[in-house]
Amino acid sequence: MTDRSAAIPALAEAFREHGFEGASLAQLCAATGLGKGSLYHFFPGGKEEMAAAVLADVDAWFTGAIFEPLRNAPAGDPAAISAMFDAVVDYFKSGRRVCLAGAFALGRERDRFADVIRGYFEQWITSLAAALRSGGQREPGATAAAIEVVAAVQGGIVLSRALNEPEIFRQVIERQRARLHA
Amino acid sequence: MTDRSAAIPALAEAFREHGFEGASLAQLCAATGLGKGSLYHFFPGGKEEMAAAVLADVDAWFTGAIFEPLRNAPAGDPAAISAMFDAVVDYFKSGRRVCLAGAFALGRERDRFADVIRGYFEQWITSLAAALRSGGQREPGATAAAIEVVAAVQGGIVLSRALNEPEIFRQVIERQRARLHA
DNA sequence: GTCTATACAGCGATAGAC
DNA sequence: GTCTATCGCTGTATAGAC
Repeated sequence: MTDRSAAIPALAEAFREHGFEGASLAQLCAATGLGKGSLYHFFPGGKEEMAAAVLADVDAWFTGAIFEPLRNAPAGDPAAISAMFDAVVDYFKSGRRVCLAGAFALGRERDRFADVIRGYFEQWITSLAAALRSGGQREPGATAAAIEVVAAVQGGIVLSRALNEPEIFRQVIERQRARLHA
Repeated sequence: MTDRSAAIPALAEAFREHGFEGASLAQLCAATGLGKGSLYHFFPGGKEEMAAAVLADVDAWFTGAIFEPLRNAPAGDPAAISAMFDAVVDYFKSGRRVCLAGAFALGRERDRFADVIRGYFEQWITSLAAALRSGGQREPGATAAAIEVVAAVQGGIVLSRALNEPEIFRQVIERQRARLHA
């Protein structure tokens, strides 16, 4: 392993599974296949720097795969919004995979990473609202609808995990998709 | 302090703030005003028994204040559903207060307390669906709508905490309330 | 029932050999 | 860069005096 970026996906999955406090360095070593020495070589700031790098990576992925396409959606073309729903179902594995920013928002980690977490959700809401305006919706309805969709995604993850029924997540998502296309 | 029930509200708040893993015994002592000896006297099973007692207490409160009223809603009377929304906004303090079952569902605690967590959300969905049927809705639409509402509550908490804007929670809730009354 | 003292494991983090 | 060894601390949990 030559650079720290190669370790980030494994770190991300470990933080998603155990949370920030729950993910011990031993688990992070096991997940990445690196020793503590290597981990601290790549992330001198320790766990906090690892989590910050993971959050930045998540944010970058969403920006490229979801937020930018939404912002660049051609007027009158609902494809970008539909693609967002597809990408979300895929990324969160029908609710089996936790949203890191959402999980952090519920815990003490919220204060530590407040700016990134807020930025992530603000970007999501504003870019989706922009796509809705491209589709003909006016403000403030577009932003209100975007907020509802993003909340539904987060709530869908919570609910499908609580009930252990991934189908619930798909159901919640499809309901939102149908509503936006109506 | 003569019985353990008096300690439960303080324990609940501590678990809500720090999560299960994040809440240390020192913090739980500080929150309750009890020493470790007393805490272990009331909860010989340690943290796990404390969290289980808190979850049972939460479940009992929701059953009495929300689930039962929904199930007993008179046909054609939307008051019970509207009361649920009011109670939810109040209980979760406009999204500032975390839902314990929801937060646990996102973390490792989900496996440990799977039955209570699932029961909590199942009760919520089925009793709200019953109230919607009393209002004239048919299945499967009633259950689907109930799922959407419960997901919106959970997502609203996540989102309003992430953005640090309690008004977002109220907005998400009011949108659901308006939709059900439409 | 409540306290203090303590056991012992695991934590995050560092040092230094290679 | 990667490892092992180790530090100092805090974690949960227990024992026993009062």
